[in-house]
Amino acid sequence: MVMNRKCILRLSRYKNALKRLKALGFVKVFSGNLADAAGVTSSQVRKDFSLFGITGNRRGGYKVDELVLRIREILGKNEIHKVVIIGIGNIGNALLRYKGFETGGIRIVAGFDIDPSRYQPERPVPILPLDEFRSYVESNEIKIGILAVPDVAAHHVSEIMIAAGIKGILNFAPIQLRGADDVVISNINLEVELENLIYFVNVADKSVPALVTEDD
Amino acid sequence: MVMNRKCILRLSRYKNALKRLKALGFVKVFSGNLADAAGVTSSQVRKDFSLFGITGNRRGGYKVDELVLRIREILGKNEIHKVVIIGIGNIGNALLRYKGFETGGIRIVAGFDIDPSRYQPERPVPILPLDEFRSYVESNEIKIGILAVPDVAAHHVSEIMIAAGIKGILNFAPIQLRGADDVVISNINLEVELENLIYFVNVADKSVPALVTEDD
DNA sequence: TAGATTGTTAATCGATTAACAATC
DNA sequence: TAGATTGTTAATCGATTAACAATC
Repeated sequence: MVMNRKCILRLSRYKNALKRLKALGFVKVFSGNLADAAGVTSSQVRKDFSLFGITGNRRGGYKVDELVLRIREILGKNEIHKVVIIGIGNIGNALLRYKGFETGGIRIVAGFDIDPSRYQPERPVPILPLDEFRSYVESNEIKIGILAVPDVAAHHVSEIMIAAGIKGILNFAPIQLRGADDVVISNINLEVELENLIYFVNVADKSVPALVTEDD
Repeated sequence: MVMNRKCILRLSRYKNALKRLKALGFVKVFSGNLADAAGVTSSQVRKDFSLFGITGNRRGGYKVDELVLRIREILGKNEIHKVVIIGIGNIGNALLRYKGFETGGIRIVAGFDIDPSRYQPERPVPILPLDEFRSYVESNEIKIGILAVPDVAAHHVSEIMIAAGIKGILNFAPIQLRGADDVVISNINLEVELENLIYFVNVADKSVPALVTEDD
């Protein structure tokens, strides 16, 4: 019963790999096929599946459609999860307009800001005053929020979010947020990501044998 | 000599923690102080440091200023690394205008797109035709690029980047890029991050004892 | 010196991989 | 059935933590 972040990340990857395999005409797959497509080992695939109680057919592998459905179910992609954004600056605005989500699962429903010049209450995805955040979140039962305010405001705003009942925060502010025990926080830090790239590019540059390609 | 992505990630975190400690008036720190500030164990701190040949003073700990300088040096933050962006849509444009970088290390110097309506060659950070990408990258010796084009174009554009000599790619397209052996690729997938949050929020919701707060 | 902290080695922990019996 | 693949247990690998001798 050990399913950590990495494990769920792989589940997302399997789902995407299966989509590609299906497009290629696969109706059923063996753990080896999926492993190749997702860039892991077949043991890993079977281990992950057994962790989630996903079973296949000995000798017959897994039916693609069933598998996709089961994974989507585990990831909660068969319901709709409403997501709000706080901080409609460059990044927040870009995310508000982002069209890249695969069908199902995620819908960005509103943005919030303290700057009145940014309010746009009439848009299909409205931009509302931060003051209205709590009542909106409560009456719409929002559980997930994206935090995209400047770093100085980040900690304060995260407290507002948690107080309003938000249980999952995707944080774009360059600040290490630490939340309450029942709140999940993922941090995306652009600068840290670039620092990483720079480091490994430099290493590869200096000492020749350094082929790195990573994720998570 | 095992320094992986996680290790470098922690180095960035130490640097940020040290900045906070310095603001609090610390002149020197013990591994325990830094560990607390960065949310790791003191063993981890000392192990990481020994990996990079960072030494302190037995009994006296580490001098904050020296330590910051040394870490910045390892992360390459004492030189300037020029970064380009390909794909000036919502996300690309936001990143082009992003002001959140700490001083030093990273400078976004140009954007590229195929859409002529987006060209802005006269701006301080110009937006140029994709056709000019290769010559720009070669003559300016750019090594790092951010990829922010729609998914259908991502693979093709990544090949253009690599052909031009880019060695590190920060990929925002929801596609698992796999590069050449001497090219480092980091993928940031907004949907996958949200899927993760949704999963753990749901788990926490159903079975009470699930306090998760993660990064990397 | 006595005491506290580093630097490093050994122990532990967890995650990945390999192996193989069960079985379709 | 014979052969191939799953599901799961055992072995391996790597990363984190604990412990402790060196030493300031």
